[in-house]
Amino acid sequence: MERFAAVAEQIAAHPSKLDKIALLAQYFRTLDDADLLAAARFFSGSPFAARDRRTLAVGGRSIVEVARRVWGFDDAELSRAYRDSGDLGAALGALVREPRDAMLFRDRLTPARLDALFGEIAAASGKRSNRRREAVLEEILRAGDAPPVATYVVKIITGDLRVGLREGLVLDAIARAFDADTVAVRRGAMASGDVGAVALASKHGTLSEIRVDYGTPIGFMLATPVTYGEVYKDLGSAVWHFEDKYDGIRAQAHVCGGAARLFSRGLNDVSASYPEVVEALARISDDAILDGEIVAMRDGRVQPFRMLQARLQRKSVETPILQEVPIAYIVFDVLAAGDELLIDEPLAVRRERLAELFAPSEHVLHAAFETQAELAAGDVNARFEAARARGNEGLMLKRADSPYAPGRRGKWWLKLKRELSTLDVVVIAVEWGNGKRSGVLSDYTFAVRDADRLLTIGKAYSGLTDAEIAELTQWFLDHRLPRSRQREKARASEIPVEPRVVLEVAFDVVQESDLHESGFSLRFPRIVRVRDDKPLEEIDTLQRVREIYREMLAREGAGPKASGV
DNA sequence: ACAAAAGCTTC
DNA sequence: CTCGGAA
DNA sequence: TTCCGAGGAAGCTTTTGT
Repeated sequence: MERFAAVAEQIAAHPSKLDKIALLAQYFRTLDDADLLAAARFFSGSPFAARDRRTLAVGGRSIVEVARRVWGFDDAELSRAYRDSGDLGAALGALVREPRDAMLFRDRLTPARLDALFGEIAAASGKRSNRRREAVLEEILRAGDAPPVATYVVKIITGDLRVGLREGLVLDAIARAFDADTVAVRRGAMASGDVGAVALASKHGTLSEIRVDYGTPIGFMLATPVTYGEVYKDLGSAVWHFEDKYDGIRAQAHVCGGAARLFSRGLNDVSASYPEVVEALARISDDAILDGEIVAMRDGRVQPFRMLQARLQRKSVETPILQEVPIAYIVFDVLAAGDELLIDEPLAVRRERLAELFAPSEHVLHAAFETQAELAAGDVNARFEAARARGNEGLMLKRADSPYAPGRRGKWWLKLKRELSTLDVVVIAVEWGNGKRSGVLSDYTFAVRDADRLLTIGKAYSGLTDAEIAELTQWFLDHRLPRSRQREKARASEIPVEPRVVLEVAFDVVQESDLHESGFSLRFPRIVRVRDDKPLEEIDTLQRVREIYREMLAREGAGPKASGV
């Protein structure tokens, strides 16, 4: 792992993507098969292949505990190091001294060896499994005792290398290293769900054309977000498909030989959480790979996403949940039928194939769609409003000639959304950021007003530019409040500040929640702008939040049934 | 036996 | 999921 | 245009602590 760490440092030091790819390609060329397999996975920011259900179940807590045991840091030392870098791996690396003794009998820690040890950690379960996991982790940290190695081992465990390179560039580096076709490498990665396997196949020239492989999920095609009301460019030049944007869980179905599996966007097999859908899919007579959205649906109406939370991650579904959270799988694409791969066919053709494939039933439906050429902005907006009136999140626009580009987010597919509303709130506490935001106060807890009290309702991080964050950091440092002013539910790292900075915060949904004092929380909060012009007295009130919440409930309950599905 | 804590995964 | 920044 | 990095809220599962 010494060389892995050294290469990672170099990659981090070179901002140019091309340089990063070149450095990584060169490193890949020097590795034997076992190390290549592991290193390619590690560089894409994960200890295991994407389609590997194993997890380490080791987080910051355990790492700190073990690191303390191995190197004996005290808390103050550690938190200072963490403050400097905002990265646990970097913080530990900074504290580790070069080993004094040669450690002659130490096992050399190679990527392949680390991979094997990760396997041991993942395999631990049952009583005292934490102890077992920590023991293996200790072995790893003792073996990788040199500062940069400790840093990168921990970064791999926490799932974030933060060297400005991830799976996308790793695939480019693989292509470069072994003189393989970039498109073939990308497709290989989609087909196998394992960057390591693709690296090996590229090296040995066994990278095969993607083919229909039931049971192995294909990467999902993604859509580019577009904000409602914007100037819509380039719409006139093509024929477009419109579909409602359903607020549920994206899922890929593999129907084969009278059985079916469902895979999530993260390529996990989630069949166990949606048994009635799997059962219905299994009754489809032809083999096929389908793409669609699992939604909570009652009486033909799509229910809000929060209903699905009870299904998410659930390993077994008993009768009460089946009834409390009725679901349906709304299918909008077909990637393969029988032995025929359809991803290069235009959407219009895939849609025809889909229509012939099965008749809709209670739990498996066809997504309704309409087609139009020579669009004007007014058409788009009208269709968006209609989708909203049907109780759906927004509108999907897909070019009729679009192929299914696995794992890509391009201009073929657009998703049109609009935030529910915005609130003017005041920042009452801040926190230091992590990673590249480690030097700034980038994390803002904000509140609404209720009479003379300020009640927290959420936290926001994104939406401000680096310059704005830097400016606010200085202001917050100058207007800190004593620790005694910390709110009751505050995390230890929260720094209370004078409630003077007013933000306009946009969000998608307000929901009831115990997390914050207001009794509400926001979905996808983001900062629209700093309201220098607004005094504290004019921020939004809890009353206003309640109104928005009531309006939202009314919208959910009313409206016509979801049409066409 | 129950609650809390940590980790994971979805949006 | 969101956003801004960089190449 | 594409990719990366940083961070939010919720609920499930497993393990540990009381």
